[in-house]
Amino acid sequence: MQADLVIRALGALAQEHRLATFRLLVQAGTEGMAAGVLAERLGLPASSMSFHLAQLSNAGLVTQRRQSRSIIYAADYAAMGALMGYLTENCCGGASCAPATAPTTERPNTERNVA
Amino acid sequence: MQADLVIRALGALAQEHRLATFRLLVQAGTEGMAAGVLAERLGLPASSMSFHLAQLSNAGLVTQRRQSRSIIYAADYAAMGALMGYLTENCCGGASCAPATAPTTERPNTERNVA
DNA sequence: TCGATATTTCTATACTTATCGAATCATCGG
DNA sequence: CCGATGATTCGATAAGTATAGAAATATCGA
Repeated sequence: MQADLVIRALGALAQEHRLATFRLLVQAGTEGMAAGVLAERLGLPASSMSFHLAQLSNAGLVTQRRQSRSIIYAADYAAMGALMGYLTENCCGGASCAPATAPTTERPNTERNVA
Repeated sequence: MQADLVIRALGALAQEHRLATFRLLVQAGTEGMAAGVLAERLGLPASSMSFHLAQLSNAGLVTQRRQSRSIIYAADYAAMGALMGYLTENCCGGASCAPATAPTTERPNTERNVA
């Protein structure tokens, strides 16, 4: 992952609503969530939600697919993994940076996410 | 690490010069580097460098200490580790996000970093 | 085809960030 | 104490980001 993409990814996550959006998508798993559902969960107007989703998409952190009228967004785990890899290799001195905590979050994957 | 700090940390790293700065500091190790040396390495005017260092400091990613006329900045590995921990727990689904690559960078720690 | 639904694009506005010269502050050597 | 050095703060300006209503686009059900 090259520096430019890393910067866009970091910038995409460096915003309250977008970080919350991405966390929801990570929880939602590969099924993803529709833009409208995300907007409702976050209490954002549709146009604002769309703006933020575009930023995440531009940074390569989410994928999108149309399903009927909805557009379903899903977290791109590979991209996030690449970002983590970059940070681990370039921004973490020796081993001191590898977090001791193992990932505990699980992702449901079964939810009505299309309106 | 709470969301607000995470956002500030991500925002601090989401900028070309600051990411480069932080990488240099990580390489420099606990000895750190003086603001002037960083500015020279990055080809930035002193005031710009100071601005970026303030951002990194505000995000808690670097520490500073005065040594004679110089101010020495150093990467705060614990803060970076906490950031990685947050991302791992909140932004990485199952295990798919843990990067396979082990950190290979070593940090010299022995350099003339005070002018 | 028409109306309803889901989402994006457009437009305007407010806010935040980046840049960098000039002025200011702190420290040192003599 | 003074000049020189290293760094920050100030101030102005340019550029980018966030917000959200209104208009436009796409899809569906009847």
